[in-house]
Amino acid sequence: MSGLRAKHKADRDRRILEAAAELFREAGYEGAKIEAIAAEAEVSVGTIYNYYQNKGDLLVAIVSMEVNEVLNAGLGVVAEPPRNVGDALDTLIGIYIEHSLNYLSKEMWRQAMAISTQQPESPFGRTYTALDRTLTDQICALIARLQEFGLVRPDVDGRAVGELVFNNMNMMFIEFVKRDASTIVELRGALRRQNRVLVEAVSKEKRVAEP
Amino acid sequence: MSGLRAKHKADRDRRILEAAAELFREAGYEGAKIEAIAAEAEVSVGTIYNYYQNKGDLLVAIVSMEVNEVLNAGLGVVAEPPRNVGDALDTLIGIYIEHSLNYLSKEMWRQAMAISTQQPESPFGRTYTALDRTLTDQICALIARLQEFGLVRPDVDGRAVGELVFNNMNMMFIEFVKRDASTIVELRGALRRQNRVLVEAVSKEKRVAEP
DNA sequence: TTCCAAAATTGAGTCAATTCTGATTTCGTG
DNA sequence: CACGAAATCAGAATTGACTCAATTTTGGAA
Repeated sequence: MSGLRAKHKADRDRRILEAAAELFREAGYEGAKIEAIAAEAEVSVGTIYNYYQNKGDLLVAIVSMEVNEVLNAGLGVVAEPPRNVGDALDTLIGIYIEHSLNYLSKEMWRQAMAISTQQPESPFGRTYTALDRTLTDQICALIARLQEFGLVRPDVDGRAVGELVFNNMNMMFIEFVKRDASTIVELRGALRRQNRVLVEAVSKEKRVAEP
Repeated sequence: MSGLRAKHKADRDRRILEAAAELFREAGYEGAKIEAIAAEAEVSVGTIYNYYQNKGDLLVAIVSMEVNEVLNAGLGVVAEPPRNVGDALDTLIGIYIEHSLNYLSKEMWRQAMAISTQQPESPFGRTYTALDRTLTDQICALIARLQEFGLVRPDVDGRAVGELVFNNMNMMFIEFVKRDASTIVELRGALRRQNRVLVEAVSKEKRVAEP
């Protein structure tokens, strides 16, 4: 057995993560020095690098927790969506966006996104890309669900719609975190406006007749 | 007047930029050391920092040149687009994408994008965001033009469509540069498929009747 | 209990970007 | 031509992420 060893490992891991989260929040990503995180976690610098490949990995671990929470909340909407395409999309997107700043500041998001593009092959990068993928899948699942309910025309390419919605949302979210001044309310308004075009295109009742 | 002084300044600037472009291409962004760029440009390290705030700024300047070229090429398409919504979009997007790797490697794109998210307030970041904005505007202009020709229904929100198209394209482009294995052909194919949904929604002849 | 190989931790050292310094050069102007 | 402001120079100092050889700890076998 290696019960004790595993427990110590988990303890240290948790301490490191907590220290990192705290310092990232207080001092920002750049401002949080590895030495400071190590000191806070009562661990040496080397140990941190034993657990995480680099500073970015630490951040990703935190982002992951946040996104997984959001994904989980989204499950409910997919299972029982509002019976209207526009509202359904708005509700799901609302969950994503409203929760986005719970644990992460805009600056942390910026860093996380930047690192994931910069190092797509690092553990961080892979994790982040996988999360994006899962979010896309969830939106696609919602579209499919709406098709089941007969709210979305059966002949539309649901996958394409889901990807469009996610990619647009993600890009708008990036712009949102890039500007400190922009607000969640503005972001959601802009997304609603953009999505309206799509909603009208795929909603069943809006069409006069099938080709 | 300060003719000579300005000329020398421009000369130095050009030398720095050329040196940076060459070394970025040869050694990659990380591999290109500032000292090496300074040596190649026959300038001191301090002078580089006199012209550019940081290494990233150098890269952005290069990206700018590339994007401006692409924007210029796009003007022609907007002025005289194919008389079919799908083809028009495909042609404009084709210009953007086919030229994208002329001077910049995927790695350089990754760095540039990462830096622009990381430091949205730096000169680099601002420039990059402005370029994105201009690209969006160009796509919107194309949509508007197609509306003039009666190819796009006059009641659709052209701005929203343009933004959707650009944001989706940009996000797909990010994924494209993140994966070394993915090809331009694949990217264009995926974009065509995604855009088809939109094209059908906004094209005039597809609608049976107005509400 | 004692001892060992493997696993984990340590922290001083390396590397490269960025900043800083004080001296020197360069134009434009009076 | 001489002067001064602005740029440039060379390179030393700083900073902070990351590495790695040496040391310590651990779990279990004898």
